[in-house]
Amino acid sequence: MSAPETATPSNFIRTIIDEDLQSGRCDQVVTRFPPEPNGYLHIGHAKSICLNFGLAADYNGRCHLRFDDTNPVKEEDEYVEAIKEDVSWLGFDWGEHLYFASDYFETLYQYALKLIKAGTAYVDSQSAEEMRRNRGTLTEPGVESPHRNRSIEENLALFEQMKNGEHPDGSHILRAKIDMAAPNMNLRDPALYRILHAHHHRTGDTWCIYPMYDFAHGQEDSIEGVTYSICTLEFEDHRPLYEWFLRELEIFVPQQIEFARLNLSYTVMSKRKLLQLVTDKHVSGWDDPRMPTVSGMRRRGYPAAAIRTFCERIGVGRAASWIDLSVLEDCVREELNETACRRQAVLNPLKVTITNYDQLEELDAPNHPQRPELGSRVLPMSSELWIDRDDFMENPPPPKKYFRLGPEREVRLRNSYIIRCDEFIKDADGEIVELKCSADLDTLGKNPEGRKVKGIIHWVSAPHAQKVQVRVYDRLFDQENPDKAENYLSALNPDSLQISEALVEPSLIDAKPGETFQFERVGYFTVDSKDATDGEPVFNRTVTLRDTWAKMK
RNA sequence: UGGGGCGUCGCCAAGCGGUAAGGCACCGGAUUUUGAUUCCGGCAUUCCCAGGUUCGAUCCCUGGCGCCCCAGCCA
Repeated sequence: MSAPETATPSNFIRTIIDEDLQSGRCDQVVTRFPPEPNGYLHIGHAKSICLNFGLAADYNGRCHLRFDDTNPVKEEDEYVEAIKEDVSWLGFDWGEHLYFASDYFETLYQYALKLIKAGTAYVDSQSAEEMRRNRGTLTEPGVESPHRNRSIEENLALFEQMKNGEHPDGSHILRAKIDMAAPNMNLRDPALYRILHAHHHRTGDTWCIYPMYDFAHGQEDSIEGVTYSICTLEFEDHRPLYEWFLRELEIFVPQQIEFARLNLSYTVMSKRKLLQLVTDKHVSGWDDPRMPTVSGMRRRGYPAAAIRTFCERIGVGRAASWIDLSVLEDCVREELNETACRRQAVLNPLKVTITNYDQLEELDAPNHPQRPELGSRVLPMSSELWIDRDDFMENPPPPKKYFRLGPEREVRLRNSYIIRCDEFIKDADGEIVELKCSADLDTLGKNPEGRKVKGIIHWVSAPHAQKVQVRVYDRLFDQENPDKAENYLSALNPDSLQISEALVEPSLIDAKPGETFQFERVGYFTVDSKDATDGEPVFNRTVTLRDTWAKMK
């Protein structure tokens, strides 16, 4: 009845696929997510993953996970493993379709031979500097290489020698013979193979020539039967080249479709910059909870489902877009509100003594106010409590606007009694150190008659409280677009991490790594998966609760 | 003043010639033992601008303007 309509919003790529399927131009959907294993995946990659795997799932096709490992000097196995873990965690399964560009090295080599024999590729022996100079500029055509018309035999021989390691790095390069005057710079005799005496993470020292992206990517797609090769906008100018190679090689030509990459406010998305944040120790690692990486978000406590919702919500288009961080945070709250159990924790304690109460009680507190099926836990109550300093004001604003504790004011202790502040004690510096309150013992589980108490505050019984470390995270950058700063590092938020101690209700001491709770009235907190030990959880603040009171102030 | 793209609410984004979906944000108000959640309501007479075609244009044409990408032996 209630059609589980995957309210997947339409987008231009779906439109293209629908048309192709209907016209018969294409009869199946095969996509691929092709990361280079030179860093960890970030939220921008998540967008691509959700798009590619999502399309394959919706159209009953398949999506490959293919590592584009054509540059041995930057790639590592550590990244391969991390990427696989992230894709799985996001909820996607590549099944049998795990591939590596390096598996195609021999085939790619044969393809290069084919072009040389056809006279459309040649070995150039200019230096990188000369090549750069002869490429021309955006407005002037390039100059043809003096080696451009070497004979096929000579090219074959030289390329063979390159492959055999007889020439040093940079001494020769295989180029396509297209058009040095092409207005599209990518067509000015692009490089196909460079000499690199480097150890490859998978092929070891088997090769000392490696294909360039342009000569590898399309062929990989073609070999795998990919029907839609979805990539970001900056590859648009490469499409003519992508198709040129496949046509020259007379192999299947997949359709390349470009979409706008994700930009998120208050963060950077370039792998180079993320790597620098890690190597320069501005963060603790790729999985630092402040990082926009999939592993960082996981450690921070963002649920995979929230990230998927986010990727769906932001849509897919071709216009450069800048998504506000609040969209992501809203997705996280939406998911966590539904799933996280409620607990009480005090981050900034102020002592409260209840003068007319001298017992120890075990109160029952529900785990989730809207979901009774989630059960309840025991919440110990005594006459000595900790409450949050923010919940008391010596000189509160007019009663209409403020309903927390203050002199002579009443407030509900969440899941417990209503108390009234009779006096407050200050130390020598004038700082408030303790409140003396009296409880209305007839208000447990019911409201008093004749008056209504609007304020509700959270608390923890002092003798039962457990001390835990809390890491309060804020945005890593305090400028909306760090890339606009002179140097993005100068936009780093000096207060992005504040470590403090919190006093929490006893049930929290057994929290397991990765478990998320809502500390009522404060925010969602997730047990760190690296630094927590048994009986000593460390809580990462995942995201705050919406706070309309903060806005009023 | 080479080529390739893009321009619909503060931020995303549907719409594909028939008279502007939705989300986030924001602003009201209701319910509430989380100032949370939930719930109601508000939020583009207008689609970068100017002409044109048409009974009718955000959607078609022409001309402007603005923004993004490309000169790695990176991907």
